[in-house]
Amino acid sequence: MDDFSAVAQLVGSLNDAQKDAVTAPPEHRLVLAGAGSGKTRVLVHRIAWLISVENVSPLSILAVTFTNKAANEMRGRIEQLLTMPVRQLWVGTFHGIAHRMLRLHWKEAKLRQDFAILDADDQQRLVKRLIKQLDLPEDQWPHKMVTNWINSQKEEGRRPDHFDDLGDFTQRALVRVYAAYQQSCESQGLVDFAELLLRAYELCRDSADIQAHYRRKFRHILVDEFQDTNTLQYLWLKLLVGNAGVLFAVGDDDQSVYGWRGAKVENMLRLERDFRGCEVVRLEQNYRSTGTILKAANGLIERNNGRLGKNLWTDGADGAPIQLYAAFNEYDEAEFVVNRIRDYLNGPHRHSDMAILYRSNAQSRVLEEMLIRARLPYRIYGGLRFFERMEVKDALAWLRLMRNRDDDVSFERALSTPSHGVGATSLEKLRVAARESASSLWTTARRDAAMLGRTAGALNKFLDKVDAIAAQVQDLALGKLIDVVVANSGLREHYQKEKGEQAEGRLENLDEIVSAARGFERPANEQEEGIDPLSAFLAHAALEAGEGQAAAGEDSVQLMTLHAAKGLEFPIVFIVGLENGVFPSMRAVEEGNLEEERRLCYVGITRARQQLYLSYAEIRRIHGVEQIGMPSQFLKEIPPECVMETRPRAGMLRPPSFGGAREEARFGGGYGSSGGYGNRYGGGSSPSGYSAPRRSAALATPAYGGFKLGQRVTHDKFGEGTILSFEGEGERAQVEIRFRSAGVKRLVLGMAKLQAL
DNA sequence: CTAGTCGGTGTTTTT
DNA sequence: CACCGACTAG
Repeated sequence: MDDFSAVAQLVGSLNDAQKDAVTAPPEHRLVLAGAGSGKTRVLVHRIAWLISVENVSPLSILAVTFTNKAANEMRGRIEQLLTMPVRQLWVGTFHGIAHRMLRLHWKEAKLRQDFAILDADDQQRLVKRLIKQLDLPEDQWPHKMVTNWINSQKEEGRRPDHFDDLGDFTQRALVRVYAAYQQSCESQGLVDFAELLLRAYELCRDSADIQAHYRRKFRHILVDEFQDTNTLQYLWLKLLVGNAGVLFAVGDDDQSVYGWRGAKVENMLRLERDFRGCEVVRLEQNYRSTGTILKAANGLIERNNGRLGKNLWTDGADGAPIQLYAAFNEYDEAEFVVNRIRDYLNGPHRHSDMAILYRSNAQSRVLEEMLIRARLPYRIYGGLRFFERMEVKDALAWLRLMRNRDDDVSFERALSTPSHGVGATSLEKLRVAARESASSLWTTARRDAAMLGRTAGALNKFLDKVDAIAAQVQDLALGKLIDVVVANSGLREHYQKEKGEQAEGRLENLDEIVSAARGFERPANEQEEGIDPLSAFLAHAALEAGEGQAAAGEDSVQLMTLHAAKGLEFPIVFIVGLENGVFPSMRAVEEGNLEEERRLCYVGITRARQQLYLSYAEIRRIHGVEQIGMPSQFLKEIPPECVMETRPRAGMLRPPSFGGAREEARFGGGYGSSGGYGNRYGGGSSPSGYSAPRRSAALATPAYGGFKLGQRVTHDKFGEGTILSFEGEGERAQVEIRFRSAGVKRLVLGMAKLQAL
């Protein structure tokens, strides 16, 4: 292919701004890419451009992302564009790249060759044990918090010895735990996620040779989702780019929603200062959403301060207005969503065209319940992933022990599952002895088993078992190896004995590890770099924990948190739970962290291609307590002309009108609620300009026979159902109920003989 | 050492 | 409400 057609092909389909970014001369660039503006496209085309037009060798390109998914997608699209595999190209996650460097230079990084990766869960266990060991009261030093603290120190590049002795008591204690933790990791050959990055950074910083090597090698470094980089990642990039490298960063400050775990949006601003000649390219044309949706998103995000500034536009149609539904409670809300989904399924839409987004995972339960009831297939993102499941982690611990007996974390796990007759007391004795002799549990056990008296026999049996399996397994291929370990460790038997519904799944998962291992193709570079298959597989398990929830190819409605939705898009999007205290979350409101929440809302809105639904519930059960919610302040920040309040039962639309007018609309039409809470609405408008759903004294009490909207009831003939609405008054009052099996029925309240559930 | 109960707690999550 | 961890009884 000659240059000319290559150029034409690469650039032909891009808009001007995209073209600018893709064909930029070899200088630093910050691409401010709004949602749906073709960010990945630009990144991929830029790499293809460098290779095919600028004749840059794929060897000199490093492309970094945050998730494996993004990395895989990027590699795939580059290869598609160039119509050839580009194996020499380094594409990966920050952690993946750091890991690769550490494997290559384990000696220089002062690691042992067989170091293993400690996942978040194992890390917490270890920290917890150390807190106990240091005699810190566990209730004052929650291991979760301490672990977070340690990780954030690492993310700022701080080691235990970087702390002056000046700190207060609290800090001194934290540093002590940090130091003990670090030492423990070192002696066990364990590296946690943050450590991967910090080690790789220190490696590049402190070894002149390695630094020179990578600076010479990577002439072009490209970074995706730059707004999510933390301090350490930024420093590492800066170090690698050096004086001669070229940085191409793509990101969107308005989509920075990971500040709470160390991401620094400020890195985008620093970029212009720290990287000389860094120009900014803005991608503002959106190819995803309707004009209305973009207008809503723009209007909302404008309220944030200190933005780099950007305004999304489209030359597509305005599309339908956003629909807002004010639900009575979370069940009513879920029912609304389910009904809309049903409507769409009658049209040209598939289940997977629709996504339900919420702020916190707990909100999924009611939605699931309603989806099940409606027999709609759905899929929840998030939750435990394959390699994080208990039985899978048990097996991994056994595998790790095969390679490294000094891995205490795995030792403890293997010793206790399946149980070997060595209990907490003996284990504790072992720990103490190990600490005193500064050796691993394994070594201590081999040496001092006798001190345990009666338990010594059981312990020795375990130790011999481990050695025997290791010997037996030595020359086996990965799949067979794992199969034998799972069988001979007694794990399979252990889970066979387990009863209950989950047991079957656990056994399946154990088998699944074996097939995962059989299908595990070692990445080409690792074969070259001489990593044994088991190590490669274990690293893979830690770095890429697998899909959350069943992948189940079935066409299904998508449920996920707003965070998990970042980077995705759907024709139809529901954002539920738009109440102050839910979204924005309570914590955010208290701490005044509203800007990040607003960005999260912006992310949610911009996921929608054609239709967006927003909803909130007036009453919601939170932690088992019914709470009265106020509409989210974000709702009033969205330009009102983009939104219609929808009353599905009456099939009419009206503009949203919070406060007084709304009261008319809502409660004048015959809705009401027997409440015990009517009088609590008493006051005037809230400071935000909303008023909670006030109702006049007259309307506050007309109990419809003591029934509430959304309430679950039973009927003699129709069975169980949910109250959807009331109409009329007194004797002739009618009630609309959705019955589980009989569908929606309209009944005269006085005649129906309903029973509350 | 397991099973069962009590009490405390309760965003967002990738690697 | 629902989960998890700690503690107690067998």
